[in-house]
Amino acid sequence: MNSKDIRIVFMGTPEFAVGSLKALVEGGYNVVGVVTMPDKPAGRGHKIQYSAVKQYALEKGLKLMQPEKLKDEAFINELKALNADLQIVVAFRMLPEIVWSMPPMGTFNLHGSLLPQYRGAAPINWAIINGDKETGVTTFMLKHEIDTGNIILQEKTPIAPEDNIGTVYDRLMEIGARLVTKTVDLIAEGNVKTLPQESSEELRPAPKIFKETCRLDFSKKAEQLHNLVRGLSPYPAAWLELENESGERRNLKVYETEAEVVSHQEKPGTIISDGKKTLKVACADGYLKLKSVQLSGKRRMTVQEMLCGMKIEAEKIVL
RNA sequence: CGCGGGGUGGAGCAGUGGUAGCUCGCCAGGCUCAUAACCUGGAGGUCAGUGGUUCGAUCCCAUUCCCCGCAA
Repeated sequence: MNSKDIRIVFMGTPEFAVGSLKALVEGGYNVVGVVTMPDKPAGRGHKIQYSAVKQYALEKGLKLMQPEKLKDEAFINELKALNADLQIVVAFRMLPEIVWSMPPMGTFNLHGSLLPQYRGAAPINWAIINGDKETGVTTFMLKHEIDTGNIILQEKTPIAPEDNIGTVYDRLMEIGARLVTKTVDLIAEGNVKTLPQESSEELRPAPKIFKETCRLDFSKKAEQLHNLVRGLSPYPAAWLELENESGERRNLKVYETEAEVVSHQEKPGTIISDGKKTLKVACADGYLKLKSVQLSGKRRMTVQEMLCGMKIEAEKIVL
């Protein structure tokens, strides 16, 4: 079967999924339907926001579905009516079996990690947070347990010391898009060899990231803190809480840092600053030097800029 | 109509009902073996837009635009 004849239904929500959808559309594949999250009020002022995938689908005039519940009968019927041969899921949500088992060629998922490592919602972030030197993308067939299906294709990419979630995310989106079309081609040929997920290493999970996950804990080591910052920058960003002499507290998001490993006698969380150009915070085995930050209510700026308008000696970090 | 903070010389901030100041940067000069050092002098602002209150508003009120935090 020619891969361009396969009737494909695509499911996804954020920017990451758009990369793959775009590759399919521009590659001339037959995308007969797109499923994405319902519109919801989001952001400041609670304006209705369209998902990145919806915006792209509208641009291209693709058939769009936004079910509230994936088990909803009307949605299932609508999906069936599309008569898809294959379903592709990228950064969407857990699918009920009735959905992923529907098309004759099955349903495959693009995941932002080298499975079986980093199963879960935030694989890219966790690879960086844990200080990994490489990560990648994987396509696999869906089955009951989430992110455990047999692997179709996998591609690696190194994580450079200067990488952060923004840069790696973009790279994986590109690589992932290529992998998706390649996977479709393979499936079209009809002789896909899949490999069960196996690893001798200890499996690291990639749970959803909550605000507390992003808080800088200065009892940790400099390198760990630095990796946390990288793994969360630019979004959702690591943060700490400042308190001034009046007892007012403000959050400070931290985007760029440097780890400085050196023995010292300072208490973790102590601010070391010349008041003009540099600001570092004592941690377990050295200092975390802050370079790019954002004070709540202000825009993102360099530490030097922030120090120009702030009496840093009157501030302390809430631990 | 979810809650809240903010828009002041190039940058970050302070401030007052009688037209503004700090830190940094910039320009010129000086000092120094030397410095992200120091000293002296200087340029640079219609204090976001609009309307109103007032003898007078950057500061009070209303409204618009923009930025940011929380919450989703």
